[in-house]
Amino acid sequence: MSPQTARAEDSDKRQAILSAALELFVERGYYGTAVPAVADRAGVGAGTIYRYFKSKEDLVNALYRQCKNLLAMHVLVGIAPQAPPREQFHQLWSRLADFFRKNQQIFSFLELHHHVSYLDDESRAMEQRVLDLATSFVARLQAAKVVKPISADVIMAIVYWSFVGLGRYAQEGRLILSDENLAAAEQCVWEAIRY
Amino acid sequence: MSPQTARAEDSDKRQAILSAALELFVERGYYGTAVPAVADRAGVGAGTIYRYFKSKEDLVNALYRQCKNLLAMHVLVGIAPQAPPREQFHQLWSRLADFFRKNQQIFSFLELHHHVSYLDDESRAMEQRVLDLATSFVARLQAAKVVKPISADVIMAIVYWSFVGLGRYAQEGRLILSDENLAAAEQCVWEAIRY
DNA sequence: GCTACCGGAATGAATATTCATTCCTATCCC
DNA sequence: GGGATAGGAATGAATATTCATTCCGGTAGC
Repeated sequence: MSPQTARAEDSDKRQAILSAALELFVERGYYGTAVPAVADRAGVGAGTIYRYFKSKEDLVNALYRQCKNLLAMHVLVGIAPQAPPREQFHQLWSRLADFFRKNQQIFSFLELHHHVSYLDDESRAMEQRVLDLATSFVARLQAAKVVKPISADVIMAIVYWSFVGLGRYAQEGRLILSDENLAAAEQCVWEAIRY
Repeated sequence: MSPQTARAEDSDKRQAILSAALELFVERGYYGTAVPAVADRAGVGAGTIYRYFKSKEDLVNALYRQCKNLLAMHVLVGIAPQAPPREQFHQLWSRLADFFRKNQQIFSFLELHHHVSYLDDESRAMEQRVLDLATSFVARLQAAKVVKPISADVIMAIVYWSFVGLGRYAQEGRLILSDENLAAAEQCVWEAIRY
């Protein structure tokens, strides 16, 4: 058995609770999900949740931060900065697609729900950091004159939310996120932003 | 007083309830909003709501359909089909922006919340009709070889959800939906989809 | 005064959270 | 090693709150 088995952050139960909460929040939203239902799906007693999280709100914030961090790490960290710009964009797009395929629930929890009314300061701060990271990525490409010299936030909205829209339509069954569709969309979005 | 004052569809109280529900659903979502809170904000008794709507679910569906219809009418109906394609696209984009400016709450109710768990068949059918209308608009431009010959749903996701992203960032205060930003985004998105 | 509508307290179901109890495991004494 | 024991972890029934919906007494228009 590993030492310090009791570190709260990676306890099995804690993670089981987070996973169960993710599933249910995706299906019915935060307010639509009862805490005992989370406990049931996680296979723990209702009281156990409160050993790991101060409250339902604390739980949703912990989940939000874990998911946001996972997405940011997966998509933004480690894109080769010396690669040709088009290739950097391709990497970005592929990572988004890859993350979506592997973590549909996380993606839809993060982007298809409105979280403003229960996110705490720490969660908002983390969101800010992630957006700042993305902004600096865009700014670098703009400085190299390969992306249009308009507001970086406009660029980000177009790139990221185009993808969110694709993901949403895919989840609704309106389209298939095939390689073909993904490649076509990638080329469209690239043409949207290139200088 | 107008004849047939009792027609349910356009009673003042009914509309007050719908408006109050819109505000609260935008702030806290459907499950996060208590029916008596809607009554308070509408300035009516809690019981009165049930004179106009069978249930909370009936209320949210009526609201959804009214909003979706308003958006579709405002954005899609009456774009001059004989105008040059770039001009048609400009009209579409301007109408989106105009609708957003005048009806931020409606826009954010429709697009920033996850409605799947409580929408009824009629609401889903209306959504389908609106999407079909949009698809046929895209298909017409594709047939004229002015828009890329890829899946119409991919085109729609890029155009519409880019705008949704802009709206969201604007609401979060990350950017201002100035004429300048709107025009820049419009040009980007046009370049994304043009053949 | 009669009718139609309205308000908002009342109701019962559902919910988040607590807490008394049980269970498990690691330690210690023999 | 084995049995006793302590202490943290887990439980789920109980509690206090909140909610959707109902219902009945009031009231405005005729």
